[in-house]
Amino acid sequence: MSETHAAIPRSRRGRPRNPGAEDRLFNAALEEYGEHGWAGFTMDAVARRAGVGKSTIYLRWRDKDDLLSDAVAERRPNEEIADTGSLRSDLELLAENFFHFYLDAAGWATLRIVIDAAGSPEPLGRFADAVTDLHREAMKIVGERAVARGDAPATDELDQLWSCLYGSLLIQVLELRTRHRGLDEEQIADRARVLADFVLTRVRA
Amino acid sequence: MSETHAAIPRSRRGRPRNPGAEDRLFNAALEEYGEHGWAGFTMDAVARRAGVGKSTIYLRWRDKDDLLSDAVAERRPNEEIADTGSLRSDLELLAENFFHFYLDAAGWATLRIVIDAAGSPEPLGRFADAVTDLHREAMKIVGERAVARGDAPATDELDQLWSCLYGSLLIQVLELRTRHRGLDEEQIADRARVLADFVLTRVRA
Amino acid sequence: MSETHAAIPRSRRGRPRNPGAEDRLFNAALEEYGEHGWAGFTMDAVARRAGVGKSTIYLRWRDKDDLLSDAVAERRPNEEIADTGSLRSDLELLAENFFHFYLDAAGWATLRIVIDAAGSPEPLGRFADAVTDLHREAMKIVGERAVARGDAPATDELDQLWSCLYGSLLIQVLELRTRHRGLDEEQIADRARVLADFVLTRVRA
Amino acid sequence: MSETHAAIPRSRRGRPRNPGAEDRLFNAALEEYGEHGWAGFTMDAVARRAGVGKSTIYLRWRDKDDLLSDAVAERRPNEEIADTGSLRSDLELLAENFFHFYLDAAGWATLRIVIDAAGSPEPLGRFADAVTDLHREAMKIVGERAVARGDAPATDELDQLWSCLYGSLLIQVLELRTRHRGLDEEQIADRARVLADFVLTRVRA
DNA sequence: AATTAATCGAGACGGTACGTCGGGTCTTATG
DNA sequence: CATAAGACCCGACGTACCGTCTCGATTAATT
Repeated sequence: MSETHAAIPRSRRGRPRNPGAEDRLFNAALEEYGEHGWAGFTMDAVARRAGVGKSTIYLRWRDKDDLLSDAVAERRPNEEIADTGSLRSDLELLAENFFHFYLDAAGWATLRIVIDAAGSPEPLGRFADAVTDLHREAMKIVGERAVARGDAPATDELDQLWSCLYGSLLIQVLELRTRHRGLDEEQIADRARVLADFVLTRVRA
Repeated sequence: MSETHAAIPRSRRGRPRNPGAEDRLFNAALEEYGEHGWAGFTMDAVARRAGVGKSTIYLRWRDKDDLLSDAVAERRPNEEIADTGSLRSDLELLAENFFHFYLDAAGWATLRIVIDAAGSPEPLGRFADAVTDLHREAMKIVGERAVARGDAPATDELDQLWSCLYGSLLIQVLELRTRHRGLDEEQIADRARVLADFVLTRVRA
Repeated sequence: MSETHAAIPRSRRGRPRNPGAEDRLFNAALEEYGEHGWAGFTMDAVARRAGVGKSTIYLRWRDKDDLLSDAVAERRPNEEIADTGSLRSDLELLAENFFHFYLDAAGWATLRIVIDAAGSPEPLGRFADAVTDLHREAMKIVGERAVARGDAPATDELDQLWSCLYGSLLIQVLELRTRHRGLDEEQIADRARVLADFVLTRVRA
Repeated sequence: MSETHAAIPRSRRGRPRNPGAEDRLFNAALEEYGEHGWAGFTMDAVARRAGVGKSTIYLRWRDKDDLLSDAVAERRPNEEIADTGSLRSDLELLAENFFHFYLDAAGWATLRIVIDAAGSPEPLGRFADAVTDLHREAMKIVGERAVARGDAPATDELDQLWSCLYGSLLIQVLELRTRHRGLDEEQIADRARVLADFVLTRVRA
């Protein structure tokens, strides 16, 4: 994902790329997007905010979409889900991570991009896949751990559980965004607990 | 919602408005939006597709947002949820309705707008509220019926149940969109059944 | 020449073109060109100076060349050469007219364009022809008058006479430009008299 | 003129300059300018055509103007006008030299630069002077020779004669360029003879 | 031989202007 | 009056080129 542009093979000759620029551009892009949305997200503004010429951007990314996708990909949540010892606490941790991610600028931008990209032709479509696959993967790991641990019966309902957990979480985030509200750590922990509890009812049955 | 423009008082004099135009414009707007997304959704294209001058559009709606909101509002799902006699079948019907709505152009556009609008200042923010409130309302009615019927204990977990049902459904739609796939009636019924079953586990407990 | 854009057939419908814009744009173009030369002659500056949007320019002319050619063509010198009664005074008048034209912004721009265009493929090439033909035509008329009047023998040396008159004049203008100097009416008359006198020596022989 | 860059004092240490580069760059510059004019004359293209890095250019010349001026200066016509024994044949030789120069890429570029530079602030202005002075100088030498020889009366009309000769010649070249035509040796000799003949009429009188 | 100093190619950099396109407004002639 | 047509001003798009800069790699003259 973060290799989108790095994949373009670059010779060792010539002036090397300004290494700080990429990071400043990611920040600028996410901030501009977060503040003004897609409309009102202009390349000139991003360049100005990053203290960079427009050409520098276009040397690295094909267009607006490409820059934003990459910026978002760079900030994706940490996929390492610590093994906390029980399925319940694993799920709670997972939910907390997702809450943190989607309540933040990068995560929110990610969601918008995923929605924008869904159903569109190629370019960002794969990105959408990558993001959801990444998250689904986290879920799968947690689930397999639980099965190995005897914490849960082997289950083919993982997808359903995941989509409920993930979907409910997104709905909550969406509502918070709409009301311009955030959550403090405690509230996040609460909601994560409630959510884990709810989706686990089924598994315990 | 659909009154946005009708609110503008109109005298009886002069040439009457072309009656077909509004409907053709709604279709054109939704199709353009569905095909090209927000970027690439142009007023000129909408006007051309509807066989209408741009001024005709701007006589009825203030701007792009306004037109699109109205188009989407016009196609919102029927809020009447038939009483099928049991909570389970009510939920299944609800889920089926939502599937139909979000797999269709208007529903999908609605979702995109809701996402775009969330966190933005005023204009579409209220629209986002309206849509989710509408859907939450349907859920509440179904829930109250169930309580009245003794089909479920009085519960303050309705919100959680709703967000799981709704969220899981959106996740599924998102994935289908990403893969350019649709569902036939039977598949929708299946998924609705599985979903209702899953979220009901909790209530039955 | 001035029909370059007007040649494009335009329906009568829609908002009519701002009639003053064209003239203001010609002035702005010639002034910008005169002040800054080709490099440093920017469309944005022209648009700003004319109080017009850039797209208004591009609706009427394909590009910078096209605008400038047209601006220059619009200001070409009056081709009517009054019959003053003698070849000598006709030539003096001709020379005076040419001096006025080439010492002015439009004439100078014309010369630059003619030079730029010479040897280039199509677009401005024809313009160059048109300008020189126009001037040669004036010479021919004056010459034929003289022959008819018995003022000069029938001569096939008209081309040579013309190119000497015209060329010498351009050289003088070029030198004046280089030295940032102009001429007052009297000086122009003097130079015109000397020039006519010089080239007429041959004819009288 | 050709010392513009050599004036920059250079130590003897370090890698010596690629000796062929300068010549290849002059050629490349003149060809690019001749083919595309000032607009469309790009440093990158010159560098590419000369097989040289851009920095190599900017190590030797300050900017585009500087490179082009120098390139043109390097190819200026030989100022030595052989003494052929008579004013008439001296003038013919002079005219032939000028024809050769201005029908060639370097001469044509020179003319364009002189025109572009005339009236502009400093940088190329002095170059324009230099070129015309150079040519005027040749005329003066020829004239003085004639006077010394008794071939012509002492004359203050030399400037007029020169501007007619030179101007007429430029007009002819301009027309040939416009029509994409060249001249062979014989045609040049013919035109030179006619031209010398024409301007000499006055002197003989 | 090792060091120093300059040039070379390549190519990224911050800017600026290009010509295009779309938004939302305005102005006409035609219903 | 509403309409279609389309010109209007504005501002962002993505491209191209300027003149600068920074690399690693040469290449001599000086230690």
